[in-house]
Amino acid sequence: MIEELKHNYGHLFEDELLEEINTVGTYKEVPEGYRLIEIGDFIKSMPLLINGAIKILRVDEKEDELILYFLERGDTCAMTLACCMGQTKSEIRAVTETNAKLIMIPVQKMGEWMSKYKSWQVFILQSYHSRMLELLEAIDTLAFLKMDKRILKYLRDKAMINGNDVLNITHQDIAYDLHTSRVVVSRLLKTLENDKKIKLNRNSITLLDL
Amino acid sequence: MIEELKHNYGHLFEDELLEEINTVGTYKEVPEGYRLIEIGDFIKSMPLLINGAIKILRVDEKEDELILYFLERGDTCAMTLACCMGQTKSEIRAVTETNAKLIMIPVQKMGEWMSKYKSWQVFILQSYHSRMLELLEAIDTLAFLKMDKRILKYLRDKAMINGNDVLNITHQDIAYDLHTSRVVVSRLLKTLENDKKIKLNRNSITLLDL
DNA sequence: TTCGCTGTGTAACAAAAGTTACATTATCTT
DNA sequence: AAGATAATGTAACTTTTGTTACACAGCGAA
Repeated sequence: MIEELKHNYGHLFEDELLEEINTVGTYKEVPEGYRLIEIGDFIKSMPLLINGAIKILRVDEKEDELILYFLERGDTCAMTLACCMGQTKSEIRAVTETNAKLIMIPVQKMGEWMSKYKSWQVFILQSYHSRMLELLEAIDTLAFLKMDKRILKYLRDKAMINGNDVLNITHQDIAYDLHTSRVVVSRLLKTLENDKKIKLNRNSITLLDL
Repeated sequence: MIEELKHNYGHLFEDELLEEINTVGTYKEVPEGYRLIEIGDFIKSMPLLINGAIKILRVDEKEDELILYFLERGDTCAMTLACCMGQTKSEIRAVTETNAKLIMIPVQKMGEWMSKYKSWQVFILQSYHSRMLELLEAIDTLAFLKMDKRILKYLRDKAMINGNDVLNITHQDIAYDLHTSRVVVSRLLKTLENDKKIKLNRNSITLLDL
Protein backbone atom coordinates (compact mmCIF):
# COMPACT_ATOMS: atom_id res chain seq x y z
CA MET A 1 0.00 0.00 0.00
CA ILE A 2 2.97 2.32 0.52
CA GLU A 3 3.54 2.81 -3.24
CA GLU A 4 -0.07 3.77 -3.85
CA LEU A 5 0.11 6.10 -0.89
CA LYS A 6 3.22 7.78 -2.23
CA HIS A 7 1.74 8.03 -5.68
CA ASN A 8 -1.41 9.78 -4.48
CA TYR A 9 -0.27 11.70 -1.44
CA GLY A 10 3.51 11.89 -1.86
CA HIS A 11 3.40 15.46 -3.09
CA LEU A 12 1.37 16.48 -0.05
CA PHE A 13 2.93 14.67 2.89
CA GLU A 14 6.51 14.18 4.06
CA ASP A 15 7.96 10.67 4.20
CA GLU A 16 7.64 10.41 7.97
CA LEU A 17 3.92 11.09 7.81
CA LEU A 18 3.49 8.68 4.90
CA GLU A 19 5.18 6.05 7.05
CA GLU A 20 2.80 6.72 9.92
CA ILE A 21 -0.21 6.54 7.62
CA ASN A 22 1.13 3.28 6.26
CA THR A 23 1.47 1.90 9.78
CA VAL A 24 -1.83 2.90 11.38
CA GLY A 25 -4.06 3.05 8.28
CA THR A 26 -6.15 0.16 7.00
CA TYR A 27 -6.34 -0.54 3.31
CA LYS A 28 -9.85 -1.16 2.01
CA GLU A 29 -11.36 -2.02 -1.36
CA VAL A 30 -15.02 -1.27 -1.83
CA PRO A 31 -17.36 -2.15 -4.73
CA GLU A 32 -19.50 0.36 -6.60
CA GLY A 33 -22.74 1.33 -4.87
CA TYR A 34 -21.55 0.53 -1.35
CA ARG A 35 -22.79 2.77 1.47
CA LEU A 36 -19.63 3.89 3.20
CA ILE A 37 -21.32 6.29 5.59
CA GLU A 38 -24.95 6.58 6.63
CA ILE A 39 -26.76 9.52 8.21
CA GLY A 40 -26.44 9.23 11.97
CA ASP A 41 -23.36 7.02 11.91
CA PHE A 42 -20.70 7.69 14.49
CA ILE A 43 -17.46 7.96 12.60
CA LYS A 44 -14.51 6.08 14.05
CA SER A 45 -12.12 6.45 11.14
CA MET A 46 -11.58 8.82 8.31
CA PRO A 47 -11.11 7.76 4.67
CA LEU A 48 -8.35 8.85 2.30
CA LEU A 49 -9.45 8.13 -1.24
CA ILE A 50 -6.77 6.34 -3.31
CA ASN A 51 -8.81 5.80 -6.42
CA GLY A 52 -12.39 5.61 -7.59
CA ALA A 53 -15.11 8.14 -6.73
CA ILE A 54 -17.56 8.69 -3.91
CA LYS A 55 -20.96 10.38 -4.10
CA ILE A 56 -21.98 12.53 -1.13
CA LEU A 57 -25.72 12.88 -0.51
CA ARG A 58 -27.99 14.78 1.83
CA VAL A 59 -31.10 12.91 3.00
CA ASP A 60 -34.11 14.32 4.85
CA GLU A 61 -36.57 12.63 7.26
CA LYS A 62 -38.68 11.34 4.40
CA GLU A 63 -35.62 9.67 2.81
CA ASP A 64 -35.68 12.28 0.05
CA GLU A 65 -32.17 12.45 -1.37
CA LEU A 66 -30.11 15.18 -2.94
CA ILE A 67 -26.62 14.88 -4.35
CA LEU A 68 -24.11 17.33 -2.87
CA TYR A 69 -20.91 16.51 -4.74
CA PHE A 70 -18.46 13.82 -5.80
CA LEU A 71 -15.12 13.02 -4.17
CA GLU A 72 -12.16 11.93 -6.27
CA ARG A 73 -8.67 10.57 -5.81
CA GLY A 74 -6.74 12.61 -3.26
CA ASP A 75 -9.89 13.87 -1.56
CA THR A 76 -11.10 13.13 1.89
CA CYS A 77 -14.51 13.65 3.42
CA ALA A 78 -14.54 16.91 5.36
CA MET A 79 -17.83 15.97 6.91
CA THR A 80 -16.11 12.96 8.39
CA LEU A 81 -13.33 15.21 9.64
CA ALA A 82 -15.87 17.37 11.36
CA CYS A 83 -17.60 14.38 12.86
CA CYS A 84 -14.33 12.92 14.09
CA MET A 85 -13.21 16.11 15.73
CA GLY A 86 -16.57 16.96 17.26
CA GLN A 87 -17.62 13.42 18.09
CA THR A 88 -20.95 14.06 16.39
CA LYS A 89 -23.01 11.96 14.05
CA SER A 90 -22.71 12.04 10.28
CA GLU A 91 -24.94 14.53 8.54
CA ILE A 92 -24.50 12.95 5.13
CA ARG A 93 -24.59 9.66 3.25
CA ALA A 94 -21.55 8.53 1.27
CA VAL A 95 -21.91 5.95 -1.51
CA THR A 96 -19.19 4.67 -3.81
CA GLU A 97 -19.84 5.89 -7.34
CA THR A 98 -17.31 3.44 -8.75
CA ASN A 99 -15.18 0.68 -7.25
CA ALA A 100 -12.86 2.43 -4.83
CA LYS A 101 -9.67 1.96 -2.85
CA LEU A 102 -9.34 3.77 0.46
CA ILE A 103 -7.12 4.02 3.47
CA MET A 104 -8.93 4.36 6.77
CA ILE A 105 -7.22 6.44 9.46
CA PRO A 106 -8.26 6.06 13.11
CA VAL A 107 -9.78 9.21 14.58
CA GLN A 108 -7.23 9.75 17.36
CA LYS A 109 -4.41 10.24 14.86
CA MET A 110 -6.12 13.19 13.24
CA GLY A 111 -5.68 15.61 16.12
CA GLU A 112 -2.25 14.24 16.90
CA TRP A 113 -0.97 14.84 13.36
CA MET A 114 -2.57 18.29 13.30
CA SER A 115 0.06 19.50 15.77
CA LYS A 116 2.86 17.24 14.60
CA TYR A 117 2.82 17.71 10.83
CA LYS A 118 2.35 21.08 9.19
CA SER A 119 1.56 19.31 5.91
CA TRP A 120 -1.30 17.42 7.56
CA GLN A 121 -2.66 20.63 9.02
CA VAL A 122 -2.63 22.26 5.60
CA PHE A 123 -4.23 19.18 4.05
CA ILE A 124 -7.07 19.16 6.55
CA LEU A 125 -7.76 22.87 6.25
CA GLN A 126 -7.66 22.71 2.47
CA SER A 127 -10.04 19.77 2.51
CA TYR A 128 -12.47 21.79 4.57
CA HIS A 129 -12.09 24.64 2.17
CA SER A 130 -12.68 22.50 -0.93
CA ARG A 131 -15.73 20.87 0.55
CA MET A 132 -17.08 24.26 1.55
CA LEU A 133 -16.70 25.46 -2.02
CA GLU A 134 -18.51 22.37 -3.27
CA LEU A 135 -21.39 23.01 -0.90
CA LEU A 136 -21.55 26.58 -2.19
CA GLU A 137 -21.66 25.26 -5.73
CA ALA A 138 -24.49 22.94 -4.74
CA ILE A 139 -26.34 25.92 -3.31
CA ASP A 140 -25.81 27.96 -6.48
CA THR A 141 -27.17 25.10 -8.52
CA LEU A 142 -30.28 24.80 -6.39
CA ALA A 143 -30.92 28.49 -6.05
CA PHE A 144 -30.04 29.86 -9.44
CA LEU A 145 -30.53 27.09 -12.00
CA LYS A 146 -33.67 25.60 -13.50
CA MET A 147 -34.08 21.85 -13.69
CA ASP A 148 -32.87 21.46 -17.29
CA LYS A 149 -29.55 23.15 -16.48
CA ARG A 150 -29.25 21.16 -13.28
CA ILE A 151 -29.64 17.91 -15.19
CA LEU A 152 -27.04 18.98 -17.74
CA LYS A 153 -24.59 19.95 -15.00
CA TYR A 154 -25.22 16.64 -13.26
CA LEU A 155 -24.54 14.66 -16.43
CA ARG A 156 -21.34 16.59 -17.09
CA ASP A 157 -20.08 16.16 -13.54
CA LYS A 158 -20.82 12.48 -13.73
CA ALA A 159 -19.09 12.10 -17.08
CA MET A 160 -16.07 13.90 -15.65
CA ILE A 161 -15.92 11.70 -12.57
CA ASN A 162 -16.29 8.50 -14.56
CA GLY A 163 -14.03 9.64 -17.35
CA ASN A 164 -16.63 8.60 -19.89
CA ASP A 165 -19.20 10.46 -21.97
CA VAL A 166 -21.47 7.45 -22.02
CA LEU A 167 -23.31 7.20 -18.73
CA ASN A 168 -24.98 3.98 -17.68
CA ILE A 169 -27.83 5.40 -15.70
CA THR A 170 -31.63 5.42 -15.67
CA HIS A 171 -33.92 8.43 -15.56
CA GLN A 172 -35.08 7.28 -12.15
CA ASP A 173 -31.50 7.35 -10.83
CA ILE A 174 -31.14 10.97 -11.94
CA ALA A 175 -34.48 11.85 -10.38
CA TYR A 176 -33.32 10.49 -7.00
CA ASP A 177 -30.03 12.37 -7.08
CA LEU A 178 -31.64 15.67 -8.06
CA HIS A 179 -34.68 15.19 -5.85
CA THR A 180 -37.31 15.47 -8.54
CA SER A 181 -39.59 13.00 -10.33
CA ARG A 182 -38.77 10.52 -13.06
CA VAL A 183 -41.36 12.06 -15.41
CA VAL A 184 -39.77 15.48 -15.12
CA VAL A 185 -36.36 14.03 -15.86
CA SER A 186 -37.59 12.07 -18.90
CA ARG A 187 -39.33 15.17 -20.23
CA LEU A 188 -36.28 17.42 -19.91
CA LEU A 189 -33.89 14.75 -21.20
CA LYS A 190 -36.05 14.44 -24.29
CA THR A 191 -35.77 18.20 -24.85
CA LEU A 192 -32.00 18.02 -24.39
CA GLU A 193 -31.92 15.23 -26.96
CA ASN A 194 -33.94 17.30 -29.42
CA ASP A 195 -31.42 20.09 -28.88
CA LYS A 196 -28.67 17.60 -29.84
CA LYS A 197 -26.98 17.94 -26.46
CA ILE A 198 -27.35 14.26 -25.57
CA LYS A 199 -28.32 10.91 -27.08
CA LEU A 200 -30.75 8.72 -25.17
CA ASN A 201 -30.78 4.94 -25.02
CA ARG A 202 -32.18 2.44 -22.62
CA ASN A 203 -29.99 2.51 -19.50
CA SER A 204 -27.54 4.94 -21.04
CA ILE A 205 -27.07 8.57 -21.96
CA THR A 206 -24.35 9.90 -24.24
CA LEU A 207 -23.12 13.48 -23.94
CA LEU A 208 -22.71 15.16 -27.32
CA ASP A 209 -21.86 18.83 -26.67
CA LEU A 210 -18.47 18.78 -25.03
CA MET B 1 -11.17 45.67 24.59
CA ILE B 2 -9.63 42.99 26.78
CA GLU B 3 -12.70 42.73 29.04
CA GLU B 4 -15.03 42.22 26.09
CA LEU B 5 -12.62 39.67 24.71
CA LYS B 6 -12.56 37.76 27.98
CA HIS B 7 -16.31 37.93 28.27
CA ASN B 8 -16.91 36.46 24.82
CA TYR B 9 -13.93 34.22 24.26
CA GLY B 10 -12.57 33.64 27.77
CA HIS B 11 -14.12 30.18 28.00
CA LEU B 12 -12.50 29.18 24.70
CA PHE B 13 -8.99 30.59 24.84
CA GLU B 14 -6.25 30.57 27.45
CA ASP B 15 -5.04 33.89 28.90
CA GLU B 16 -1.86 33.92 26.88
CA LEU B 17 -3.79 33.68 23.62
CA LEU B 18 -6.28 36.31 24.78
CA GLU B 19 -3.31 38.59 25.44
CA GLU B 20 -1.95 37.99 21.96
CA ILE B 21 -5.33 38.68 20.40
CA ASN B 22 -5.53 41.86 22.42
CA THR B 23 -2.10 42.93 21.18
CA VAL B 24 -2.35 42.19 17.46
CA GLY B 25 -6.12 42.53 16.95
CA THR B 26 -7.86 45.73 15.90
CA TYR B 27 -11.14 46.68 17.52
CA LYS B 28 -13.83 47.78 15.10
CA GLU B 29 -17.39 49.06 15.44
CA VAL B 30 -19.57 48.77 12.37
CA PRO B 31 -23.09 50.12 11.74
CA GLU B 32 -26.01 48.00 10.56
CA GLY B 33 -26.10 47.32 6.84
CA TYR B 34 -22.37 47.71 6.29
CA ARG B 35 -20.70 45.45 3.71
CA LEU B 36 -17.85 43.84 5.59
CA ILE B 37 -16.81 41.51 2.80
CA GLU B 38 -17.61 41.57 -0.89
CA ILE B 39 -17.38 38.76 -3.42
CA GLY B 40 -13.89 38.73 -4.89
CA ASP B 41 -12.27 40.58 -1.99
CA PHE B 42 -8.86 39.42 -0.91
CA ILE B 43 -9.06 38.92 2.82
CA LYS B 44 -6.21 40.34 4.84
CA SER B 45 -7.72 39.90 8.29
CA MET B 46 -10.24 37.67 9.92
CA PRO B 47 -13.09 38.93 12.13
CA LEU B 48 -14.02 37.69 15.60
CA LEU B 49 -17.57 38.78 16.36
CA ILE B 50 -17.95 40.37 19.81
CA ASN B 51 -21.58 41.35 19.51
CA GLY B 52 -24.23 42.05 16.90
CA ALA B 53 -25.01 39.80 13.94
CA ILE B 54 -23.73 39.35 10.41
CA LYS B 55 -25.65 38.11 7.40
CA ILE B 56 -23.77 35.88 4.95
CA LEU B 57 -24.99 35.92 1.35
CA ARG B 58 -24.20 34.16 -1.90
CA VAL B 59 -24.37 36.29 -5.05
CA ASP B 60 -24.28 35.13 -8.67
CA GLU B 61 -23.11 36.93 -11.83
CA LYS B 62 -26.45 38.65 -12.25
CA GLU B 63 -26.26 40.06 -8.71
CA ASP B 64 -29.01 37.68 -7.64
CA GLU B 65 -28.66 37.19 -3.90
CA LEU B 66 -29.41 34.35 -1.53
CA ILE B 67 -29.00 34.33 2.21
CA LEU B 68 -26.85 31.50 3.56
CA TYR B 69 -26.92 32.06 7.34
CA PHE B 70 -26.40 34.51 10.17
CA LEU B 71 -23.34 34.79 12.39
CA GLU B 72 -23.69 35.68 16.06
CA ARG B 73 -21.51 36.60 19.00
CA GLY B 74 -18.63 34.17 19.37
CA ASP B 75 -18.73 33.17 15.72
CA THR B 76 -16.18 33.80 13.07
CA CYS B 77 -16.47 33.57 9.33
CA ALA B 78 -15.16 30.20 8.15
CA MET B 79 -15.18 31.41 4.59
CA THR B 80 -12.75 34.09 5.62
CA LEU B 81 -10.65 31.44 7.31
CA ALA B 82 -10.54 29.49 4.12
CA CYS B 83 -9.66 32.55 2.09
CA CYS B 84 -6.92 33.52 4.52
CA MET B 85 -5.31 30.09 4.50
CA GLY B 86 -5.60 29.55 0.77
CA GLN B 87 -4.94 33.15 -0.30
CA THR B 88 -8.03 33.00 -2.46
CA LYS B 89 -10.81 35.50 -3.05
CA SER B 90 -13.99 35.65 -1.02
CA GLU B 91 -16.85 33.55 -2.33
CA ILE B 92 -19.47 35.32 -0.24
CA ARG B 93 -20.79 38.71 0.79
CA ALA B 94 -20.99 39.62 4.48
CA VAL B 95 -23.30 42.42 5.65
CA THR B 96 -23.90 43.51 9.23
CA GLU B 97 -27.45 42.61 10.21
CA THR B 98 -27.25 44.84 13.30
CA ASN B 99 -24.63 47.23 14.66
CA ALA B 100 -21.64 45.07 15.46
CA LYS B 101 -18.38 45.02 17.33
CA LEU B 102 -15.52 42.97 15.96
CA ILE B 103 -11.87 42.25 16.46
CA MET B 104 -9.83 41.90 13.31
CA ILE B 105 -6.93 39.46 13.39
CA PRO B 106 -4.15 39.69 10.79
CA VAL B 107 -3.94 36.64 8.53
CA GLN B 108 -0.38 35.61 9.43
CA LYS B 109 -1.35 34.98 13.05
CA MET B 110 -3.90 32.36 12.11
CA GLY B 111 -1.45 29.72 10.97
CA GLU B 112 0.97 30.62 13.71
CA TRP B 113 -1.62 30.13 16.46
CA MET B 114 -2.82 26.89 14.85
CA SER B 115 0.43 25.21 15.89
CA LYS B 116 0.98 27.22 19.07
CA TYR B 117 -2.43 27.01 20.80
CA LYS B 118 -4.50 23.84 20.93
CA SER B 119 -7.54 25.94 21.87
CA TRP B 120 -7.18 28.03 18.72
CA GLN B 121 -6.88 24.88 16.61
CA VAL B 122 -10.07 23.53 18.14
CA PHE B 123 -11.83 26.86 17.66
CA ILE B 124 -10.92 27.05 13.98
CA LEU B 125 -11.94 23.46 13.28
CA GLN B 126 -15.20 23.89 15.14
CA SER B 127 -15.92 27.06 13.23
CA TYR B 128 -15.47 25.19 9.99
CA HIS B 129 -17.74 22.47 11.26
CA SER B 130 -20.48 24.89 12.34
CA ARG B 131 -20.39 26.77 9.08
CA MET B 132 -20.52 23.49 7.19
CA LEU B 133 -23.64 22.53 9.11
CA GLU B 134 -25.20 25.88 8.32
CA LEU B 135 -24.51 25.41 4.63
CA LEU B 136 -26.15 21.99 4.84
CA GLU B 137 -29.16 23.55 6.50
CA ALA B 138 -29.31 26.14 3.71
CA ILE B 139 -29.26 23.29 1.19
CA ASP B 140 -32.04 21.45 3.02
CA THR B 141 -34.11 24.58 2.98
CA LEU B 142 -33.65 25.09 -0.74
CA ALA B 143 -34.07 21.48 -1.74
CA PHE B 144 -36.82 20.25 0.55
CA LEU B 145 -38.97 23.25 1.54
CA LYS B 146 -41.56 25.19 -0.44
CA MET B 147 -41.45 28.96 -0.45
CA ASP B 148 -44.03 29.47 2.31
CA LYS B 149 -42.00 27.36 4.75
CA ARG B 150 -38.81 29.04 3.65
CA ILE B 151 -40.28 32.44 4.45
CA LEU B 152 -41.46 31.26 7.85
CA LYS B 153 -38.03 29.81 8.64
CA TYR B 154 -36.41 33.04 7.52
CA LEU B 155 -38.65 35.13 9.75
CA ARG B 156 -37.99 32.89 12.74
CA ASP B 157 -34.23 32.92 12.21
CA LYS B 158 -34.29 36.66 11.90
CA ALA B 159 -36.40 37.07 15.04
CA MET B 160 -33.97 34.82 16.90
CA ILE B 161 -30.92 36.77 15.74
CA ASN B 162 -32.47 40.12 16.56
CA GLY B 163 -34.02 38.91 19.80
CA ASN B 164 -37.33 40.44 18.78
CA ASP B 165 -40.57 39.03 17.36
CA VAL B 166 -41.29 42.30 15.62
CA LEU B 167 -39.22 42.54 12.48
CA ASN B 168 -38.70 45.84 10.71
CA ILE B 169 -38.44 44.64 7.18
CA THR B 170 -40.16 45.07 3.84
CA HIS B 171 -41.47 42.37 1.54
CA GLN B 172 -38.87 43.40 -1.01
CA ASP B 173 -36.07 42.81 1.51
CA ILE B 174 -37.29 39.28 2.08
CA ALA B 175 -37.56 38.70 -1.65
CA TYR B 176 -33.91 39.68 -2.11
CA ASP B 177 -32.68 37.40 0.68
CA LEU B 178 -34.66 34.40 -0.53
CA HIS B 179 -34.06 35.07 -4.21
CA THR B 180 -37.68 35.31 -5.27
CA SER B 181 -40.02 38.15 -6.28
CA ARG B 182 -41.74 40.69 -4.06
CA VAL B 183 -45.18 39.65 -5.36
CA VAL B 184 -44.60 36.05 -4.35
CA VAL B 185 -43.49 37.14 -0.88
CA SER B 186 -46.52 39.43 -0.39
CA ARG B 187 -48.86 36.67 -1.51
CA LEU B 188 -47.44 34.06 0.84
CA LEU B 189 -47.14 36.50 3.75
CA LYS B 190 -50.83 37.29 3.35
CA THR B 191 -51.64 33.59 3.55
CA LEU B 192 -49.48 33.27 6.67
CA GLU B 193 -51.37 36.20 8.16
CA ASN B 194 -54.69 34.56 7.38
CA ASP B 195 -53.40 31.45 9.14
CA LYS B 196 -52.68 33.66 12.20
CA LYS B 197 -48.98 32.88 12.07
CA ILE B 198 -47.92 36.49 11.59
CA LYS B 199 -49.31 40.03 11.72
CA LEU B 200 -48.51 42.36 8.84
CA ASN B 201 -47.95 46.10 9.04
CA ARG B 202 -46.17 48.58 6.84
CA ASN B 203 -42.44 48.02 7.30
CA SER B 204 -42.95 45.43 10.00
CA ILE B 205 -43.97 41.85 10.57
CA THR B 206 -44.88 40.38 13.95
CA LEU B 207 -44.46 36.66 14.62
CA LEU B 208 -47.45 35.18 16.44
CA ASP B 209 -46.90 31.40 16.60
CA LEU B 210 -43.89 30.92 18.82
C1' DT C 1 -42.12 -17.98 -27.69
C1' DT C 2 -44.48 -16.04 -24.10
C1' DC C 3 -44.51 -13.82 -19.80
C1' DG C 4 -43.14 -10.44 -16.76
C1' DC C 5 -40.24 -6.85 -15.26
C1' DT C 6 -37.96 -2.54 -15.86
C1' DG C 7 -37.33 1.54 -18.28
C1' DT C 8 -39.05 5.15 -21.28
C1' DG C 9 -42.54 8.27 -23.70
C1' DT C 10 -46.29 11.14 -23.34
C1' DA C 11 -50.80 13.18 -22.34
C1' DA C 12 -53.57 15.61 -19.19
C1' DC C 13 -54.01 17.90 -15.30
C1' DA C 14 -52.59 20.32 -10.71
C1' DA C 15 -49.72 23.03 -7.89
C1' DA C 16 -46.10 26.29 -7.13
C1' DA C 17 -43.60 30.07 -8.44
C1' DG C 18 -42.63 33.94 -11.44
C1' DT C 19 -44.33 38.13 -14.19
C1' DT C 20 -46.90 42.20 -15.50
C1' DA C 21 -49.86 45.53 -14.45
C1' DC C 22 -52.27 48.51 -11.73
C1' DA C 23 -54.86 50.13 -7.52
C1' DT C 24 -54.52 51.52 -2.92
C1' DT C 25 -52.46 53.00 1.30
C1' DA C 26 -48.99 54.91 4.43
C1' DT C 27 -45.48 58.13 5.12
C1' DC C 28 -42.56 61.89 4.07
C1' DT C 29 -41.59 66.40 1.92
C1' DT C 30 -42.53 70.89 0.85
C1' DA D 1 -52.97 70.19 2.35
C1' DA D 2 -50.95 68.56 -1.92
C1' DG D 3 -47.87 65.94 -4.16
C1' DA D 4 -44.30 62.54 -4.31
C1' DT D 5 -42.50 58.24 -2.95
C1' DA D 6 -42.33 53.78 -1.00
C1' DA D 7 -44.80 49.74 0.42
C1' DT D 8 -48.43 46.66 -0.03
C1' DG D 9 -52.58 44.15 -2.14
C1' DT D 10 -54.38 41.73 -5.79
C1' DA D 11 -55.85 40.12 -10.36
C1' DA D 12 -54.67 37.78 -14.46
C1' DC D 13 -51.67 35.28 -16.82
C1' DT D 14 -47.25 32.33 -17.92
C1' DT D 15 -43.79 29.18 -16.90
C1' DT D 16 -41.92 25.58 -14.37
C1' DT D 17 -42.35 21.67 -11.83
C1' DG D 18 -44.88 17.85 -9.89
C1' DT D 19 -48.55 14.06 -10.28
C1' DT D 20 -51.36 10.46 -12.21
C1' DA D 21 -52.23 7.38 -15.53
C1' DC D 22 -51.27 4.50 -19.14
C1' DA D 23 -49.06 2.76 -23.50
C1' DC D 24 -45.30 0.55 -25.20
C1' DA D 25 -40.50 -1.13 -25.89
C1' DG D 26 -36.40 -3.83 -24.55
C1' DC D 27 -34.75 -7.76 -22.45
C1' DG D 28 -34.12 -11.72 -19.65
C1' DA D 29 -36.20 -16.01 -17.56
C1' DA D 30 -39.06 -19.88 -17.86
